[in-house]
Amino acid sequence: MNRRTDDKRTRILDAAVVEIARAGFYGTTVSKIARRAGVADGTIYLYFENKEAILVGVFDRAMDRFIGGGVLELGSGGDASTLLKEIVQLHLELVGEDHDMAVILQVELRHSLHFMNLFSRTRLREYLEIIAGVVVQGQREGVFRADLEPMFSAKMVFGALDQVATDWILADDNSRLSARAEDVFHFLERALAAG
Amino acid sequence: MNRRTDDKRTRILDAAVVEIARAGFYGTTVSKIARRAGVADGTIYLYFENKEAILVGVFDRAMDRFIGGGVLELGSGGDASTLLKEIVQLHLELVGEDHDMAVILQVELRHSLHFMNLFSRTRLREYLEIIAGVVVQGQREGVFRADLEPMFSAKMVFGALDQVATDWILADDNSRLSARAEDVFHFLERALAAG
DNA sequence: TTGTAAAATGAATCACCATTCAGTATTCTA
DNA sequence: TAGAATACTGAATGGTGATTCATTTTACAA
Repeated sequence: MNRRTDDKRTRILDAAVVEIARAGFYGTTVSKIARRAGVADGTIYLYFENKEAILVGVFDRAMDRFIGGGVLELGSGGDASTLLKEIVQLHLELVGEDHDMAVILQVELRHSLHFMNLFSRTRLREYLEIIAGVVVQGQREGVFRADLEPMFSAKMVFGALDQVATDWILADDNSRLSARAEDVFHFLERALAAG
Repeated sequence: MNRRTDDKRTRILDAAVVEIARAGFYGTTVSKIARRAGVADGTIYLYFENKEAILVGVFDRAMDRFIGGGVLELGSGGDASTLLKEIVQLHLELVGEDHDMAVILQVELRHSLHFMNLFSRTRLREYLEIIAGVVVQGQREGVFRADLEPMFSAKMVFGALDQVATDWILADDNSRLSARAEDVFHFLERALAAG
């Protein structure tokens, strides 16, 4: 795969994000994606096996950025509470960065059990494990309650972030999603804190 | 609308729940719903304007049960903490009662911005306001922190419940969703509690 | 420059399925 | 019980859009 084809694949994915965010996966035709990407309909099939594979491609690329960024950031090695704050901040920044992408993450990826399973068994699990790791660290440090199951706590954290992100999309005002990070963090910290 | 037609409408909705839970909204044909309901394809259109209206019907019926049950229960007038516990318990019991219906609530209703908007502007808002009311009550009673925005808190509560419900569906073991109520309540209570 | 391979094109195919409606069956009324 | 009104039926219609592939264009090596 040389530079030219890479570029074309990227353009198709970019076009798909815009179209799917606007009309939904089923409301989007392969033709429309092709037109926006500036390629012929048939060209799509040189890069993706079928329409669904485009959505998978969009999703994988997003999660790579997401988890890549997250893990890197967390390498900094602060205390658990600070790490939690960073996760919350980073999550809301990344999702809030691109409204179209946010629509896809919060809405379109959830349109079938099939896709949800794909999501939850692979990349979401990875992400939850990173959060659970922070909870474990906090419990060792004595700043987080020891009586909470780390994976359960991680899911509660994700649930809060997910809810706030979905709410932001539906509100559709011009607020910044990351502006809500402070509130979410305080809520979660209180729930997790020892003592 | 007499008894006979009411019954038929119910059968169509019941059939739709099963089919849509299995194959998703777009993977389900009107014919399949008709066959399971034991009616002709055309009969569907005597009761519903189009395919999407069936999904709206499924959704409305579910939310009626949901909110009906919830508001009734909460009339009991306990303290805010008890009410919160009841909401958590009731939510997870109702969602966990029927796996097919749960799939529709947690997955199928979220497959388009259009639907999400419909949901969030109407029935979800109603539900969030009930929860927010409990938070306000708790703040007046002095058992919940006064520095949390009630509507924000309500969304956090819903986010936790929603996450646990989705997780339960995807896990697909034979556990009971309501078995998780205790953990969720403790997490949320800790986050909301004063002091 | 020429021949070959790789990439791209887009019109045609074809399966699919929501919706309709002319005909049939059932229920109601007097 | 006859006739009208209402409910139901399911085969036919028509639009749609994912996918294919014969043809054309572009890239590259000799």
